[in-house]
Amino acid sequence: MSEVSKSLDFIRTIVTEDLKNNKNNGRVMTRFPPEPNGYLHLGHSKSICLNFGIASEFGGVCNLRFDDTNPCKEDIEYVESIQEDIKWLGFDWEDRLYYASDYFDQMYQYALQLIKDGKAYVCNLNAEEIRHYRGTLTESGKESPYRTRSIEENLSLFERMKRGEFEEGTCVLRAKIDMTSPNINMRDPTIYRIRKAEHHRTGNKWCIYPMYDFAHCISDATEGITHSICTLEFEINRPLYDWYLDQLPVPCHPQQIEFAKLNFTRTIMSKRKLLRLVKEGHVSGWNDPRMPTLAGARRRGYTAEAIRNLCDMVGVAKSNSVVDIALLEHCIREDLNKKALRVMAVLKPLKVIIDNYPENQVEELEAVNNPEDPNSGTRKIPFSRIIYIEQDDFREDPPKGYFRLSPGREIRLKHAYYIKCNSVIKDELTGEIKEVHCTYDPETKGGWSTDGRKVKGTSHWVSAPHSIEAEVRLYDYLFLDVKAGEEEETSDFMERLNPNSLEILKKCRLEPGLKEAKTGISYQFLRQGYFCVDSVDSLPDKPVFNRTVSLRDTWAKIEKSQK
RNA sequence: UGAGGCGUCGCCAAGCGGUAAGGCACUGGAUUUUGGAUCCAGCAUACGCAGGUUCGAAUCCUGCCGCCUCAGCCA
Repeated sequence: MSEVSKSLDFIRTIVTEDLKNNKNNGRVMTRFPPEPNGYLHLGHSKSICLNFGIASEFGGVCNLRFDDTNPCKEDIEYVESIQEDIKWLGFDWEDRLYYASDYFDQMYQYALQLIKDGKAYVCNLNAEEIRHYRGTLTESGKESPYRTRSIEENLSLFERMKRGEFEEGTCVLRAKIDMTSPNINMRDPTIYRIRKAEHHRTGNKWCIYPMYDFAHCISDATEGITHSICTLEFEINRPLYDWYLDQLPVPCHPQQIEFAKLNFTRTIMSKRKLLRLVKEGHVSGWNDPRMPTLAGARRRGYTAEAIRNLCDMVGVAKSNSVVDIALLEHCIREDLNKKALRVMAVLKPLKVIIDNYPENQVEELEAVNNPEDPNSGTRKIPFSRIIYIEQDDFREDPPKGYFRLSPGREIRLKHAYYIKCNSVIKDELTGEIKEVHCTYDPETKGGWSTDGRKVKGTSHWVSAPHSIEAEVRLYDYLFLDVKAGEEEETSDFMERLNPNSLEILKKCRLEPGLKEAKTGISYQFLRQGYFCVDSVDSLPDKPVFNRTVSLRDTWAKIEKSQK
């Protein structure tokens, strides 16, 4: 944080206040409670940064707790990926790794307590009947005929539920609250349901599983959480959170605080929808670089620091918000600009022959590794008579404002020489430009001229015989832009899938040093963008690079506006 | 026609009765061996709307309007 005093968000204001009043004896404990039913995504990073961030800022700790109360949806694959992602983001739960299932025995005891106190009952209405009895948003519900069972009968029935004597769906344990409550969550919510499924941690020990509202508040209280931070949609559940804790002899009563989750334009964050993209094969997996998952972001080359900074910049509030994806990209560029090694790579090669350069001569030219980082040093790159430049860097018939290479014009080759185009050789049949012939000025070695001559354009290049071949994958948004006024809900989100979200370039030519490129390191392909070695598909003799994000491209913008 | 939230620039978001921070985006210009980066400038007489209180209101009061969440034996 800078010296400019940043005002506290509303949650940090609450924590500050609580500390001042010595609430919780000055203790701060938060938790990040993912359900292991999918991979973590950018949206979760806001919650992770918030919970771990607040804990560390206020001298507290943050627990990691898997909310694993539904054995039908959860999987060990997810508990592993979630831990990996949180560590990668830069946070540490130390030895405080918990599972809601750790507390199943305790929860069962609390359920018994509610029954004994006449505050819970076993209900034999089926799901449809329960829905019917619950009433609607505007009509109050009516009481279940099983609501008045005796404590003894409830105890016995609940015991038999636990022993597996009843089939799934035949009965549930319900809290006895108020069927006329204007808050539907308070109309005798379900506490336990029967699920004869194997749980990834408790195996077959249980065939009854607690519902979220019951399990979550008890887990929080058991761990001694002080501030239970969750997203806006749980606001309506807060009275129930408080009700359970008020009825039970729990060690403490955490405060639930809700904030608006993070959404981005042109992406989806719903785990259900992301799962569908994976299952239907629209992406290569949860870690496809186009996915908003942390695994995908990491593979694409996004850095943890950039994501943390983004979370800091978007702030924390209660209004539903959709952040412009451009802000994410800004944060990535801002971070990578400081860190990335500059290299030259020609993505769509165009052969250039420098006619006056000696045939077998090769020069080793010096190039700076990162002008933003004086400690990054320099490297040598080979230069020879035949080079490749970007197809985009040559126009036979240049438009207004174009200051790259074209017949009769001179440009600078970065770190090398000025070259001037003399002629173009085209395919007689297709008219496609096959090669461009130039002459170089030996007096401009390094890219400087002593006569005050100026060139407007500077191109990147590679020496044709020295360069290595690589595959480069360019990514675009997974979803098309939502047009103004377009009803998002009326159409299936799959209809908005961008058919061109992946462009694969197979014959790219890179400067030879990139043979040594390693995963986990970001490179700036000069004038193009930030790239990294693909951690899954890249092979030593067949390198694959991912474009993390392009550089800002003012010329592309100008050109587009001219059309 | 229920309850709970939220409405400040295109997008986030400060502000908490004393006369609208900041970031992104956008637009100019400087600079530049990346049309990158950097720098400088511009960008809400205005805070959903309408009344009211006050010397003074985005901030307080009243009434409207709009959007979001809730009717899983999901979380």
